Amino acid sequence: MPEPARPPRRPEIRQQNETTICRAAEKVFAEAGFGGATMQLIADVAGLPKANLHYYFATKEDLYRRVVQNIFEIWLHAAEAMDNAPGPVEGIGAYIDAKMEISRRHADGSKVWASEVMHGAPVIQDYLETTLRDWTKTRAALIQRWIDEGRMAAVNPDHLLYMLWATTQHYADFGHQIETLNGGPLSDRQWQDAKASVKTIILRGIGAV
Amino acid sequence: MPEPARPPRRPEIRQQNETTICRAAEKVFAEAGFGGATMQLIADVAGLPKANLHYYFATKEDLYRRVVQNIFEIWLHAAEAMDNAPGPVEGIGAYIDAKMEISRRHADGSKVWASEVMHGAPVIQDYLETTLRDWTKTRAALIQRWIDEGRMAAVNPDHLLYMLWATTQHYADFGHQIETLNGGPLSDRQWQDAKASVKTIILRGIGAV
DNA sequence: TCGTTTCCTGACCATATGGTCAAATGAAAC
DNA sequence: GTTTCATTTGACCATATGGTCAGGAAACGA
Repeated sequence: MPEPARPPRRPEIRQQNETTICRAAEKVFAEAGFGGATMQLIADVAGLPKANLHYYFATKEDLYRRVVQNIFEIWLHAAEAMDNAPGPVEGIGAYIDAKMEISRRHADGSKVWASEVMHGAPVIQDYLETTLRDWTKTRAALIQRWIDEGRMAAVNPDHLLYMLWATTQHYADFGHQIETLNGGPLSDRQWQDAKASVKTIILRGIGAV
Repeated sequence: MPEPARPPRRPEIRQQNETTICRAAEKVFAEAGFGGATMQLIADVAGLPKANLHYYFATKEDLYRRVVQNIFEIWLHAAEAMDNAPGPVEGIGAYIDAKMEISRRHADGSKVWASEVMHGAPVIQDYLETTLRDWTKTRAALIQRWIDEGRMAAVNPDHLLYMLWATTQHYADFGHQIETLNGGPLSDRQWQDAKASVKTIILRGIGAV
């Protein structure tokens, strides 16, 4: 019989330390990749002894899995911007805004996600096959409805979704390249410009404006 | 005084072994990242003893650098599709075709490049600042000329270039995600569909058709 | 105060990894 | 045939790394 799973007696400490560790891990994983990241470095960034990390996360992979799940949650959450929109201009426009904001605010998480997928999704393959698959089907259907209603041109919904992901995440995943070409981090104004450019081209590209 | 640098006595062997090693390395680096890749695994994939790798490439980083440079060459080469085009429809259309083809034929190399940039371009920062920067400036100017000539809408050339890179490379870097959602590798027809979708949306998006 | 549970951490270990080296092999040059 | 130099490779090494553990500190409930 499994344990009754009593609630822990000091939840705040656990909560806070896990957050600290995850934040440090996200940064290190983003900079070095899973293989290049070391528990020692994560510990240093978190300002904790290495053994303390292993108290909260049994293995490096456990910690990594948590970080990936965290960003995945944020990622899915952005979809709400798209639902309940009257049409593609509002829906896709809001989705682009939301995903650009994620690229700006959670660049590290985005990189970790990208890295995970690029290496064949060793730890979140099941998420791809279940949650993400459902998510994609639902939104592709939504786009198809807009097409059927004559609110946008007849484009392949799947490829449109890939394009939305690619374009917005590029600003996080390839942020270093963009910053190098730009001669420094994008200013507020340049971020606005980026958002506007992406929205303009895509919305016009799908014949929604 | 430096050595007269006599030509090597057995160039074919060197050539061939370096190619074999690079091909294996590209695959392993793409799958595991720089930190996760091991010289032993690369050696196994190449079918050579590990010590032999170190005979041709002093360090893991040297080998990695070569792989990154290789894909960068291919990458730059694709730009020729864009130059000497009469207008944006032909130029950008051909560029998209070329980059989509690279995503399909050199998916591993593309992933290595993406990984390198994502981790802050530790070994090719100078390339970004020189070659790529010049490349980008030239093409942005080309796009600006097309805009000035009234052949396309007034979009920000830099962000358009980012969009082209992002959208096309996505099919390589996130190929695993796409395959999972697609229920298997893209067929020839689906690749055509992808190309057509990207071209249609972007060319219409920039008001070139 | 006392017992219990959670939390903390320095010291330690087994293993994997990048890299070295010396001796052997083989091919071209003379 | 001999010399010379590129190539090959098994054995080896120093180090870094993920993970363990035992013992102690701190907090909580009674």
